[in-house]
Amino acid sequence: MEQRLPVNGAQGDLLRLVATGGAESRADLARLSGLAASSVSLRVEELIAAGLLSEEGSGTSRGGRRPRRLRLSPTAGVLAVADLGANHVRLGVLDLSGAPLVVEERPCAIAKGPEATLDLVTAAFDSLLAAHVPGDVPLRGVGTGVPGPVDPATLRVVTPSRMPGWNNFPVAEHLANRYDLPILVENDANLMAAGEARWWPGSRNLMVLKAGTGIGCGVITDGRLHRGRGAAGDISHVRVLSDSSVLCACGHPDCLEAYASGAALMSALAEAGIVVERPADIVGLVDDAVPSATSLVRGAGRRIGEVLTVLVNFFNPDVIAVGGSLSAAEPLITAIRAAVYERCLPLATRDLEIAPARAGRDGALVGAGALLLESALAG
Amino acid sequence: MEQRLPVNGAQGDLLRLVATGGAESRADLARLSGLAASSVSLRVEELIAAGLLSEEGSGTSRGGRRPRRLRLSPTAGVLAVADLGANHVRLGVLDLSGAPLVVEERPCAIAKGPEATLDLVTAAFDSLLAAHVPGDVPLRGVGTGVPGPVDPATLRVVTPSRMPGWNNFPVAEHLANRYDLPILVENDANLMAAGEARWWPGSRNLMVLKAGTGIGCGVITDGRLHRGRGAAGDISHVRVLSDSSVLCACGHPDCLEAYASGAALMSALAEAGIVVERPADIVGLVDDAVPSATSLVRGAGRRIGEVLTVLVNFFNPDVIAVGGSLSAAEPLITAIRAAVYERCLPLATRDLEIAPARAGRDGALVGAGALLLESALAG
DNA sequence: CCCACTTCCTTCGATCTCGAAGATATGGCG
DNA sequence: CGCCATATCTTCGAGATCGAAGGAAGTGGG
Repeated sequence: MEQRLPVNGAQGDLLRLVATGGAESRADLARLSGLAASSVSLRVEELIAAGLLSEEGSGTSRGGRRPRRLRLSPTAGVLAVADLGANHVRLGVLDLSGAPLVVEERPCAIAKGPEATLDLVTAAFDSLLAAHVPGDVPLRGVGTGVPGPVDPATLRVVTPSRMPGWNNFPVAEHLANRYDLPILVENDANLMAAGEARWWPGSRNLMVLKAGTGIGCGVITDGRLHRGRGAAGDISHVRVLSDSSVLCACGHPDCLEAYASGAALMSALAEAGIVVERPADIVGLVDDAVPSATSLVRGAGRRIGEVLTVLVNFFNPDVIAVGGSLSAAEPLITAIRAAVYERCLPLATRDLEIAPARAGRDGALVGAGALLLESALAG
Repeated sequence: MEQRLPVNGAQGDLLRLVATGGAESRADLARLSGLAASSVSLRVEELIAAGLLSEEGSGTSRGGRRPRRLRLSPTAGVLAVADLGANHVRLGVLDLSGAPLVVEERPCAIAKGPEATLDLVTAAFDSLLAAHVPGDVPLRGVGTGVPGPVDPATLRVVTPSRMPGWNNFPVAEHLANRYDLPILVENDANLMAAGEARWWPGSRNLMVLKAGTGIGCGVITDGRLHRGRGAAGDISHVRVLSDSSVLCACGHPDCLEAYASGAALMSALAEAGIVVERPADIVGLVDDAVPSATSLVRGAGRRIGEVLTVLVNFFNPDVIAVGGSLSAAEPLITAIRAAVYERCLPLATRDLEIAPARAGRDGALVGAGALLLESALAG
């Protein structure tokens, strides 16, 4: 069995509250955990003795004695996380709170297959850890995001569309052979959703849309990642209304992905004589007010928005956060908003916020950290 | 504050486990609750002393000493629940486990407005309780389902389409004036989902479709009812693909409801010269192999199935249970299955079960009982 | 400056919960 | 029928948790 953090249940709750930024003092912990103040003090002493928490000066008074501020100890440990894309991998070392200590991006063709890719990732982890983490700070967990569906029961990649050689590959087991630690393997959009959730603390139900080369979606219900049977959140193969008929790689006509994904926009632009390398380049064209690019992006947003109308009525989220490399294109989110507000029930949209993702480029890495912390704390 | 059951947290967990049928003995309780066997025995003694549990003979041996079977005490209390429909109300008295002690249906036009309707309901409750419940058995909660959206924050009906005079009416407050007890007001499809959930104990994520006069849908995520902001589960105003264009009462064209609801089928049949009184009558026509009825029902199923494809990919449920008065028409569910399996991702459908609802006609009442038990146990 | 008031945190005895050990009851097997 | 394996339930001391009380450290108002 992999090594978890040396904490019992109550200690874990407290550590989680400090790590996720909910609590900064013993008094905060008592309020948020529901435990008695005396019990909190006892557990905190133990956590400090174990080197997981440390006291660091005092906070600001709220009208009485100043609290003694609690922080994760710098030596509590780190997490190594990666987010695999089609052509690049983003790697990071986080502290247990999920805050990135160092992040880098390396070229990495996922099509080279799982073994080569994962070897590159673990080698990169090793060099990052050696260069940026003191020897007395332990590694507490390892995780990676993949651009395809992951079976939550086996942590294998299943029927991915753009990952030749990965189908049914036991990613988690492969990593577990190198690290005797909690291992996380998760779909990239789901990681993004988990990361984004921290930025919307008042919202229990989120949809996080990832608009990049493909179209992904992660779902947070009641504050927790919704996995379903492993495929939850897929919206790219939904049928959209269309005059003409385009066949998608999945074998069905008129999938959303065939009209509104970054890949689809790139080929549409190519037909118009404009060749770009990556979906992110489309944002530049839109910023430069290239009419065909703007029009295409707006059309993609409208189509995505039409699909979202169904889901908004059904799922009734508090927030739709739009991320991914295309999300920086202003017309995309505007068109999504227009479609959703026009077609959805007033009751479903009255408090709905449709906004750019707040977590930034490292959202998926932060999400991996958040989920790994749970694994490391779970009994 | 309304009176709750006189139990503390641990006692409540144990009582819930017995009430929902998960546990029948102290040993079961110890296994399922995670508490120590000794603690379970203590709490059970208290619950028996309080008259909430009773010991009733012994169960079957599993290779050792026979367990002493635990049951809800017959004097533990009852719940009064109702399910308002357009023209009828279904009323019942349940024990705390949600098992119906008596159920009856009365004509009741919801269009007469909230005060008249609720007065009828409370009068019916009073007579049912007087006739079927001994005086020493206390009423522990009151709940009703309504055929429209309910704001979970205020327990008011909001923007209902077929309930004139009900908009923003404080249903819960009105009932609370008569009963100093936990009060439940919930959408009827949501109640059906809560009731159905008990019949699929291994499934954490369910969609429950109610095909009757309208089309409703209740969602269970991770075993709990998903309310969103109050409108969750609405699928009746999703746009469907169509050659012609039909305007829905909501003001948008081509809503699912305008094609596939019982009301829509009835008016389509009327145009074909076949006049029926209630959606349930359509089932009889289908059973008698009236071609136009069968064809219409099959078309409705296909349209519903097409909408469900989007939701299955997104939500990835374990089960879609189909209930409501139309669900007895075999072609409906067959057509739904065909559409979903044809268009959804294999990953999303590989373990998906699409089946008739198991809870039967009293599903909504049982669901109300399940939710009321939670309210009565919650701190 | 003094004093009332708030907040933070710890001390301490009462209470709750746990786990090990034992008492009780049963089925299976020779 | 007697014995053992198994399961159920209770007893009891050890340890965890709690709430009340109080000490510590600040704020703010006369």
